[in-house]
Amino acid sequence: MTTQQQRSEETKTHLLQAAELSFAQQGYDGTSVATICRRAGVSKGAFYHHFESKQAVFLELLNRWLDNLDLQLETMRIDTDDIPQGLLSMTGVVGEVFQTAADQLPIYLEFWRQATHDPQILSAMIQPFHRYRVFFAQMIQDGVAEGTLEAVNPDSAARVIISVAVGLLLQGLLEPRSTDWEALPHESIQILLGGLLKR
Amino acid sequence: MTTQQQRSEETKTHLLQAAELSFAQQGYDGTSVATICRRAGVSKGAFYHHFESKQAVFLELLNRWLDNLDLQLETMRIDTDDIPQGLLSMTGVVGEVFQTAADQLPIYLEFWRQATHDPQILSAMIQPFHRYRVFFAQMIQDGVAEGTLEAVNPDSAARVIISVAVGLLLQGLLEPRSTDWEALPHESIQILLGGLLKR
Amino acid sequence: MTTQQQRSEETKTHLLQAAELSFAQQGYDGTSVATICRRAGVSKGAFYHHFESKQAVFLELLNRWLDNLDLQLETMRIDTDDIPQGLLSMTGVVGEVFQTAADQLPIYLEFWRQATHDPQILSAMIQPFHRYRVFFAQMIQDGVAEGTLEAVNPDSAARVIISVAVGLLLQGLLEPRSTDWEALPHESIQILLGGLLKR
Amino acid sequence: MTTQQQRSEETKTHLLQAAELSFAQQGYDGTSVATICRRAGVSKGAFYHHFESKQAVFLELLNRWLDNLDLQLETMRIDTDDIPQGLLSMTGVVGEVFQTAADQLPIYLEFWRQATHDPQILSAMIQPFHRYRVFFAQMIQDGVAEGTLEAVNPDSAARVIISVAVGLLLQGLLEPRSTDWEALPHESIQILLGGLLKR
DNA sequence: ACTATCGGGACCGCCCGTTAGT
DNA sequence: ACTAACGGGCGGTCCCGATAGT
Repeated sequence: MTTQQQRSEETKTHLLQAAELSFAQQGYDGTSVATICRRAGVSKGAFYHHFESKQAVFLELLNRWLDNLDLQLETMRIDTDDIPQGLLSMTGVVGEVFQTAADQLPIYLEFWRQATHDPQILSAMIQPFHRYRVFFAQMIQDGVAEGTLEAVNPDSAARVIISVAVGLLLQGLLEPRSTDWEALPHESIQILLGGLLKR
Repeated sequence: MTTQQQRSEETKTHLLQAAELSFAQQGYDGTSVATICRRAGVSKGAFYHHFESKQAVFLELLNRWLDNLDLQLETMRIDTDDIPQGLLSMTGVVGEVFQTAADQLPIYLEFWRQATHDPQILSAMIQPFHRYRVFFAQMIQDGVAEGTLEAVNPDSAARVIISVAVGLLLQGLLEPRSTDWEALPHESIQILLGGLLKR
Repeated sequence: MTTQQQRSEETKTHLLQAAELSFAQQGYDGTSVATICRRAGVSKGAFYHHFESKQAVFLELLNRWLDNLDLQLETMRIDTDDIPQGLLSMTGVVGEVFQTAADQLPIYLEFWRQATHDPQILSAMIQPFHRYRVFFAQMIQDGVAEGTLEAVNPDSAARVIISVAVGLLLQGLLEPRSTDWEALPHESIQILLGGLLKR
Repeated sequence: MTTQQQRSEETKTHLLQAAELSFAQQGYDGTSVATICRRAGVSKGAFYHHFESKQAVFLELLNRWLDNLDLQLETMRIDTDDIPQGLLSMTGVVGEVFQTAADQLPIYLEFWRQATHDPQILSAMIQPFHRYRVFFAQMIQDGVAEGTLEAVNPDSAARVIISVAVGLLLQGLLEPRSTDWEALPHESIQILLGGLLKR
């Protein structure tokens, strides 16, 4: 029963988890490979057996996160007969993330930051973001078609939705305890849906 | 007279500019003191004559940026008799920033990132953000009072506005050339004002 | 039958060839065991199954080269009734080597270098060199006896002959394409035979 | 009194001497920067202040050696009215080197070896060697003109002379105590001058 | 016979900050 | 006010070899 292979994957998982935590807590540059290894309880030899470089772990973490995002989007897409309702239901997921993975949140900032310096990471991030924009733009368009949404520019509206998500996340990073970050996404989307202007 | 003092001031300015550019291009950790000095055309001794440490330059840059933020906020506050119009006019400033200081933009990410690790920087950043939230919340409230805005939660709405600003900025960092980043803020606020739901 | 043994032998040969090439191209220290294995298309376990250490492969390559040297010496010894003619005919072999194994030539430098640091390799190299010196000294002595050569010190003359061979090889290593390295040995021995002084 | 500058150059000299000895004794790859620093009694900071890299020290040592060679050649060139006598008198210098700098000799092997791997070192070595060839070829030509030397191909003869020098040096490296390496160069050139063939 | 996994260690390069000196 | 020289130390990468497993 492939005890070998199992242990190998366990080691890799430990390394990835250790890296994720360290990156989140101390940042990419503030985390040394030695620290990751210590945290994972393995040697540097093991590290460089599983990953080509420190950057490679980072990229793998990024890709896993992006894959996960895609997965969540896919599951959401299913039952969205009423577009506005669909948008609102998505916010529940975001809220959960804030609570569940509060420790790992700062790593997203790392992703973004590294993307502005490292072309490889940049291209890895741009593509999924493009997909999200297309995804939301499609939702908007569907909403317009079914008559529940205003005839806004779908692409711009998609950007606004993403902006709200990203912006809330960043604000949450600065003051994790200043508000009810679980409810805020829902409320924000409601505001966005209803608009600020008095009808 | 005091040519001495002038030269000294110039050196400090050169160092600050060099640091700002380097931080923006290569990040805080990716920038070495030696690099900053090389860029400023002075020796390391000069650097440590003007600043206590690498962190000190960073903090000074942060403070200058925050001071500037407050300044901008003050100038905006002036003529806002029509709240919705006031919000829209502000977007012009944001658009300009995108164009004028496109090179320095990534340094905001640095600020944000360091804030999550360094309490000193965190507290330095939180305060102005508070002011911004209060400022926008007040605007919303005024708008509600004057009857031009819906009766939304002012604080949440303020967060949404800031989210849109921050979120657009971050997206602009990833793809500086994918859209007209000067016009997008205006369009986004318009969407936010009008809402997505069909009336 | 013994297909097992055959495969094993093939693996070892592949490793030796890979090592020889790598040592020649990147030097002993510049070559990692991993590189050799990659080149041979096997794993590191296979390497350490066939050889005790990296040094062991090196020693084996050295011994094979030395064995080959002795072999060549033996074949040369055959028909040397006319000593000067014999010396000249030998140069053909040297010229061939330059052409045939041009890629492997730098490994001789490795042998020499390691010999100055490793007593084991030193003693392995000194012995055949002794044999070469004795061989050439004997030739000189025979030539003097048969009246074709001047009455020079046979041992010194042998050293000179070897020096010319080694010296040409080293020069050839630096500039493989600057001269006709196949013809030069012949010409050099002719000069050595005839002398520089005007008779 | 520039105590500062003096100490700086002393430090650099110490580093160069330490490097030369270490390279000679343990080879280029076998010598760590830390070892050099320890030997020179300075820190790594000092090392990398004076040299860009480990390779840079090596290159500087090489260049100094080559410069020195050129210098010696130049001083020899002066009083060579009788070419054969001039050649013979040069051997004295070679003999001295064998004795004086016996410890540093293996570094020449390092030079040569690195030259086959590193293009920068290669080109640094080829040029002076070219000069030596031209120098000796000129001597031969002069000798032919003045009627003291045979009408041999000057370039080939120059290569032979260099070969003898290099070849003897290499043999001396293997067996420092097997012969009188001070007298051998002289004797070798005499053999080369007189030739082996019975007149 | 051969592989995959892993341990422990070393090395180069760099970096931050200090100090002696000008 | 500013320079050059330097100390001490860390960080990523790689490397040799051993071991467990197939």
